[in-house]
Amino acid sequence: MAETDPLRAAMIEAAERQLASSSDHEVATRAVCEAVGVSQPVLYRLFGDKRGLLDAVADHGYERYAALKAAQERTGDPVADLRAGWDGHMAFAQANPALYQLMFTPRPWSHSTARDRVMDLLVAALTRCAAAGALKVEPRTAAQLILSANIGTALHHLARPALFDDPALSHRMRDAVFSHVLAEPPAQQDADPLRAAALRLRAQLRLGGTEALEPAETALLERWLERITQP
Amino acid sequence: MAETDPLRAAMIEAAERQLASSSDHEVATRAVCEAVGVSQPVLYRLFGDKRGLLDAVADHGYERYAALKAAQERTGDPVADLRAGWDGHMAFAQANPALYQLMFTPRPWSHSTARDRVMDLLVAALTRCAAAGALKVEPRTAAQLILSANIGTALHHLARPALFDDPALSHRMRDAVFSHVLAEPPAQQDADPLRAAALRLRAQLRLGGTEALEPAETALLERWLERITQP
DNA sequence: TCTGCCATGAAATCAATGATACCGACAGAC
DNA sequence: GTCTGTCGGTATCATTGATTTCATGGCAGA
Repeated sequence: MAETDPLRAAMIEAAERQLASSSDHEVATRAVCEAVGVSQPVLYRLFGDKRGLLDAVADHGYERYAALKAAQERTGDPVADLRAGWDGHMAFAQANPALYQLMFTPRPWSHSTARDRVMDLLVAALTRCAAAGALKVEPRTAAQLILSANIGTALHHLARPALFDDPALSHRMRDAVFSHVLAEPPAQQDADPLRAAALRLRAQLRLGGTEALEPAETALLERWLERITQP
Repeated sequence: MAETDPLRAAMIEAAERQLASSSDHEVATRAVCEAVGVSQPVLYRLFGDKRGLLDAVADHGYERYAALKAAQERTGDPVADLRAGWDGHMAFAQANPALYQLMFTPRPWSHSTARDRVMDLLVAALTRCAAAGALKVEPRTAAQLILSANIGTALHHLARPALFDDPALSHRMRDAVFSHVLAEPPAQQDADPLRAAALRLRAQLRLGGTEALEPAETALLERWLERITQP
């Protein structure tokens, strides 16, 4: 995962700098090469083509994003972490608008994994919530909802900063989605306590597994729990 | 509003066709000119530059969008219309992915009004809901929430169609945002009936105005209502 | 130590494309 | 009838993504 090629890293950073400073969110391969003092064929040998360079920039952006997440999470309350994660996402978008669009706006032919890895991070955070019994839908479903809403809100903020009475709108959206995804705060009697318990156990299993059962037994248990927690 | 210049209209349609069929969501000014049998300077006289052409394509996309909305709305239940509007938005995105991104993805230097006009359409639909007493926040606030979520969900669908267990995810998001924005379905006792009544009157005023008051009186009433409905 | 190979990178160049300068033609006004 | 201005075309420039071709230097093996 570490960047082993210093030249490659330098070109990625130069490209990101030019992306951030260019007025039209564009970057010229020539300018990137000149910035690091090499000629164009080097770029094409390292990245294949311009899309490859942009993919690398997006993936590098993910590293920054993940570092920011790692620095702020795990307060002990997974739901509080989740809320902080939403705000951190918004802050990242505002701090790196061009990079953010590169990472989260659909680009044809893009092979960047930034978006999926952000989703994985979110699924992990949600699985911790589920293990605490705080989730009322599948972590993957919740992740898609939250990420879509987060990206939509951030892009709206970038497109129309004037309309955006920050951060009230962001928090409204956050609360709307979270309340649809999180269980009621207190130990409110669940309509189906069996299903609730099954969901909880399933999340705990995914989180750490168990050594009390054989792998085959665990797999079968997984399938039973899946049937119990079916809508 | 009507397109009076047939040449201009032809170029916009050619550009939209090429945008939809191109694999990278790009369009070449030369190709557009050749498609309609004129030379490049014509394009630059009509649209200024390539961005002007793309803005015109986006605005033309809005016309199609508005026509779709006009064809489906007004069933008598403004809330049902709102739900149908969400689904119509998703369908438009799926049917015209490239055009959709052009319209709703932030583009530096864009002067297209498509996004704002879609927002206006949504505010109008929400004002009808407010007039029926079905809204618990300001129409403009609700519009920003709904549009952001709708765009975020649609872009997620375009970026990761495989993950998207359509239309369940879209409807989850819709319900989450709507339940945060709409009043409870039955005539549940409002916590602050005065404020509720004021909100309702305010929406009715905006919808149709009144001839019982002078314009200056109406303006003052507006400001009073604003103070009453303040958080 | 010499020799040949190959990885690396630079110069020059190609091709596509956004944008413009300049010219000609036709229509309507006076 | 001539003048003017709008409209469109030809030719051209400039930028930029991408490639071809050639030089260089280090390393393996004899």
